[in-house]
Amino acid sequence: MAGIESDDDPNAGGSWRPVARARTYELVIERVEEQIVTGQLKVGDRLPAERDLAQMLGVSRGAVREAFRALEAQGVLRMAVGTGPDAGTTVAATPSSALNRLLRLHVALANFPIQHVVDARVMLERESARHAAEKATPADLEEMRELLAAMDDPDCDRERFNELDADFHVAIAEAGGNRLVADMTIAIRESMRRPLLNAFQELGDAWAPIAEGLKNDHRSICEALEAGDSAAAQEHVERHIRGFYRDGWGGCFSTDQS
Amino acid sequence: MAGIESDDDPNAGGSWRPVARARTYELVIERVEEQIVTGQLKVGDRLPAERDLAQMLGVSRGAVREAFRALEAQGVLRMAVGTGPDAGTTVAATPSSALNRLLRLHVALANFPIQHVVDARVMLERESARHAAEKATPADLEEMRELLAAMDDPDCDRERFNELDADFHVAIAEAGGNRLVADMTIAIRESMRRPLLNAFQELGDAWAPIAEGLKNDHRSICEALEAGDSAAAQEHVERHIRGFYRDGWGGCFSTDQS
DNA sequence: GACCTTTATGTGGTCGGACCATAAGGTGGC
DNA sequence: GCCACCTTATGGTCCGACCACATAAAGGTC
Repeated sequence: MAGIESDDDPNAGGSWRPVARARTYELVIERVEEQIVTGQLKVGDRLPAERDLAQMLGVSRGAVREAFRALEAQGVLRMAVGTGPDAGTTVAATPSSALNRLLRLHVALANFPIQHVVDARVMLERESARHAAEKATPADLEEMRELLAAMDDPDCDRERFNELDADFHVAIAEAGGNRLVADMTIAIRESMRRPLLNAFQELGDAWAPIAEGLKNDHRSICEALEAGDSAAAQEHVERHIRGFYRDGWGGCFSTDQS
Repeated sequence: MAGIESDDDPNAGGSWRPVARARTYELVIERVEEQIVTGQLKVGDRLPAERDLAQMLGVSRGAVREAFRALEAQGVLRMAVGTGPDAGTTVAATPSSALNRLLRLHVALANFPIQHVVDARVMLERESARHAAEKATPADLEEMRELLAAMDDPDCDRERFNELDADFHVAIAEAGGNRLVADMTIAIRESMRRPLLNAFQELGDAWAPIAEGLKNDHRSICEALEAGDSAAAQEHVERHIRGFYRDGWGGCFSTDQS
């Protein structure tokens, strides 16, 4: 710390920001974002062709492509070949997949202690359950019941169980009606898909009773949602999530994080 | 709807997946993510040079660059020129800025109804306040008090107020200690920075009393945190956020969403 | 020998060009 | 009228070249 000024820096004392050299592709991104936030570009609108935009902005086509790639990876743009009305580069709106990828990678990078992830998940799913108890439609509840039934299938192995479990929680989140909360819930649950499956596999013979416990939790949650009992739904969700991390998780996550 | 099978489609009845042509840069991304999630690449590790990796994977340098760009834009990679230990392309860990950009754009694209964003913000900041009330350090509280004092400065215009307000909420989130929740809080608050500033500006003469109200809210929150009163802190935070959207927001967000 | 200057090397940053694959629309022959 | 073919416009990919930058190594100066 503070070692920056220890040598004979002619700028000693004046802490100048390193100016952050702007790469051209970032400038291109700025122009595109500018058009979007000012409303000149709306969802579905088409951008100029790469070659044309490159000439318009006075940069190379490669710079435009890199900018487009970055925005496409964030779900802002959608690129397609051809000459039809759906071809070319258009403004898309798929935040879910982008959020998903983003959170999944960062959780994988172990930037977040597992306890923080669990706390965040509890927070999100409590909120979803609260809303779901108030506004879940019969169709939502029916979907949940089908997922529960599928989990009861004797042919349901651990991998399939993991998928169905994820789907069940996603169904609750989507029944809650808040798109943003649901997306965050999905992203976090998806980010734990692989670690959870590993944990399931390592349980060995202890799997059967654990699975029964999880399914009972699910039934309790489902019943609370059907009854519109928001408080009970929230409590069951929290106990469900925390319970597994306490009982079944064991040392599967031996990361020494807090 | 259902008109897909109305014409004489030879594949009628067989719903084939559209195959989803994989772009080369996506394959490169997969390889990189693979290395990350399997732990072969950790934060700070260095990737091969673009030219080398291109040859290793049998693709062009451009494809590698596009993949790197996408990952850089998501905060997964960090690219720097030179030959030193900090140069080259390394695995970074800056989810905040990436989440930030992502949510800001998508809120701008109006993909999320404003009510959903507010609900999500309330949820996140209640959680942060709950933890902050329990574990905020004297340094955390001191920082908040300084921000409050800066907001009381008569020279503090609306833009500066907006910044300080954002910083105050970020300070609470970080005092809560949950990195993931804090990052999501920051991202959402930042995503509303510009719209909020617009709202402030459009208030006209009504600004002064509104600002006073907001500052009173802040003081109440701060006092609850100092007292370690988690329940009160949560309530004040929720009233603070919802209050402004109800009273001060007015028709600034005339999007007809919900 | 210690210190500064110069050069070499390796990195990402940028550019231009070329060609391919795809998907529509137009054109002609039958 | 209908089908095959060509034209056109787009993104997808690759190659090669050069630039800007930052460190590391070599050399020269005192």
